[in-house]
Amino acid sequence: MRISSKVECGIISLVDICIYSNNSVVTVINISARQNISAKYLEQILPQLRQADIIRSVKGSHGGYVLTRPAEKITLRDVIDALDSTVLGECSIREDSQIADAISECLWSKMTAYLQDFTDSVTLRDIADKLADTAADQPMYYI
Amino acid sequence: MRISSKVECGIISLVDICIYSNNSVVTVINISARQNISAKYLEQILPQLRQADIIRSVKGSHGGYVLTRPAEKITLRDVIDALDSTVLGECSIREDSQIADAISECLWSKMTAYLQDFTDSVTLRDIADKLADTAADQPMYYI
DNA sequence: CTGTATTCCTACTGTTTTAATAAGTATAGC
DNA sequence: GCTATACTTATTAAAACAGTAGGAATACAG
Repeated sequence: MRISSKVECGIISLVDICIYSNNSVVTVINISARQNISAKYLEQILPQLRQADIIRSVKGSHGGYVLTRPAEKITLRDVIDALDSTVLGECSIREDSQIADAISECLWSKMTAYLQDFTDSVTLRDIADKLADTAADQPMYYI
Repeated sequence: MRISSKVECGIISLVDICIYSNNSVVTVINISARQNISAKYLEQILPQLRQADIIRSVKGSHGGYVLTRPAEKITLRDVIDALDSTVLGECSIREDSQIADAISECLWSKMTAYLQDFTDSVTLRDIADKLADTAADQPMYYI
């Protein structure tokens, strides 16, 4: 399925914040450098996540972002809805069409409902854990 | 989820052909009139469905379209793939990102797999049947 | 109280995708 | 040969997307 760059970058940013905030905030510059995403682009995405109450910002020098709640309480649905309401929303376009209505009932509604449920069941913690597993498979070597 | 007008019009056209082909072919003009879709637009969509071996065309006067096989053998996945390969395809954009890989594994891959399976399980017959049910609920009155 | 590091806001721009239209060609029945 | 149809290719207008730019607001440090 087609996912916008904005949604993908948004999720990546949140996972980055989750991993790298050790009792302190994470800045746009940090995320940008680590994840190779334009800082100006992030400056457009992160405020949307703040408005959706997924992250909290600290302004001024030594400012940055932190998650508003534990990673296991932030679902991917929260994030996707905040950044692109069309992904999990309705989809039929034609009106006044009985056939379109039938397609909607047999197909789109069920697909949308599944996507909503599924994204509700996956949290930022799941992504972070998967990442830790992968890292364990490819261990770092120290000199 | 976002579905293109092309996919929706394509499915509507096929259901129309399924319903209205009584041992004969259905023309673009017929579909256009019944479904309120521009004939010129349909002329762009139907050839794609023919190339995907979902419908067969008869050229010349008295020409038109018919399904290549029974409606219960045409899945919605066949149709969606024929008209828009991005709907059921891969979705991650960022490369060289461990986090993007983890998101893909935890989220996109599973979602895509579900959508493929589900659309594989729904056929044109299902839509046509649902339509017949709805019509029965709202009976026509004859004078 | 000034400098600096940061978030925040709004607008802009170039590219791609989408939706639809247009014009004309090819085919086959009558 | 006329007509009704499918077929092909090109074009256009609008919208969405991805990313950029400039500067305002904020708060900490010295």
